[in-house]
Amino acid sequence: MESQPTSLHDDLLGQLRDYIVEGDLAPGARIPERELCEKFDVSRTPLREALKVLAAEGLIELLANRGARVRQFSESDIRNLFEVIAGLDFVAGRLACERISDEGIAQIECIHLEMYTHYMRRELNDYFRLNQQIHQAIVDAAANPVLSANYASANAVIRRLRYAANLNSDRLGDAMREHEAILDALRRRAGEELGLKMFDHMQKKREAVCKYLREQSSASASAPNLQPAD
Amino acid sequence: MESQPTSLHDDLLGQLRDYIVEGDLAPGARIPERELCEKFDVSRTPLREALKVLAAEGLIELLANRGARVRQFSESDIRNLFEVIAGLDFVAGRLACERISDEGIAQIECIHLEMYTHYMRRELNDYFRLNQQIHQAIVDAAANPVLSANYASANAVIRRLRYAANLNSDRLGDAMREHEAILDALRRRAGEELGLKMFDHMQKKREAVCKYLREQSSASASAPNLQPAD
DNA sequence: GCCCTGAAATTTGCATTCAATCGAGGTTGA
DNA sequence: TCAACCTCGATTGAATGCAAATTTCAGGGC
Repeated sequence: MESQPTSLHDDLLGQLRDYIVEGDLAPGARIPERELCEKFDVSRTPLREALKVLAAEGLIELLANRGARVRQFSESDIRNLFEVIAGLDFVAGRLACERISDEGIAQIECIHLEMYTHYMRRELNDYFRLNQQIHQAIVDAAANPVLSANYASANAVIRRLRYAANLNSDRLGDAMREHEAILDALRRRAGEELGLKMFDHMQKKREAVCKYLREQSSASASAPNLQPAD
Repeated sequence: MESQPTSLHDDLLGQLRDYIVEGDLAPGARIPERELCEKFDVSRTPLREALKVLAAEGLIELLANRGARVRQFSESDIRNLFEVIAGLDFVAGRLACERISDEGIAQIECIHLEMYTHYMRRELNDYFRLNQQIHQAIVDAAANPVLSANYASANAVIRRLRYAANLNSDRLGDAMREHEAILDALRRRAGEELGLKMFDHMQKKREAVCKYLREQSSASASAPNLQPAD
């Protein structure tokens, strides 16, 4: 929803966001300002401005007088996020049906076919990359920058989790079938139907992810990404 | 979605947000830092941190080296925002049906009745205040802090517009009927139906608001809130 | 051996200071 | 007269400095 002048602040903000989303840091880890300052070669003032923004986005948390930590997500945090994303997917689906061009549909079908190939070959990295592309393409087809921004922001938090490659293959098969139904509705430009299908798709994904995270957290005492339930 | 320690930064942020949302400033007006500093009695450092956050929320815009301006909204900005809000309403409705208590439903019915009284008496301020309360109550009933936060953020931008009291009474009558249907679905805990009703309700509100803003902007050469279309 | 107390050292929060950019007004030349 | 240019004040962007809070760690008591 923004303007052109790519200020130094925006650059730093983007770099920092990537750095956090990239996921090398342990959740809950302290992030000393000093360290980031030399890492990104800026003084504390612009860095702190960027940290405040990231905290508002929910990627980190700022404890008063105790600095920035990578945010820890409880299972309910993740459920909440997926619910919001599902709502955005619902609008995206409805609006995309009204606004997408025939070429746009064709492109998404291409991505879907490619994704299917990777699914058959069990090439999970590519599978998830293209999965992300399809959802992004539908959201973008809604031609609503505010929607895209909200979607991206919620997704950034989710992406940090790196659960994707560990979903079981039952879920992947179901997901492929759901995607085909989604594409079918998109082809027919059945907005309400598509919105509902995308919503349900995301709700199911939510369940699968939460189930996976729960299993993992009970398996390993110190779960890599999930905080003990609150 | 946040923690307890109410730091000075959060206070300032809240005050500033209220100050912008309150709407005394003309859209597009410059906001010199110095002025805000003495108004809120802080130095520029924490003020600038808060401004960055507000800019990320979309309430103001920061032009490089030219400071903060109250954001101007084009008609499409407003349409976009309402679409996102509609999506959030859709989730809220569905989840509220699953999670709201019987007492919660009773409370909302009370608000609705009170609102109906104000509608009959054409007491618009109270009408809109209670309207806001009902939507907020349903969103809160979804018991999803992330959802509530996103909803509040999008709403803050809309609330700045102060269009509400100017909608014509046809629309208000329709809105009351829609609200009754919404309450009916909530009573029956018909989640999918409620979600769709709330979504459509918000879409219709969007059309009414955009129509009003368009008329106003063609009536007065310098529209108070709307930027000439892009 | 463990826990509590307290002081030093780090780290954060904010104020102040310095540098760079923008904008206004005036000057000069066509 | 008008337009382009230039200079100077004002405002923003970023760096540094200082005080307060916190964390760490050493010593003493149990």
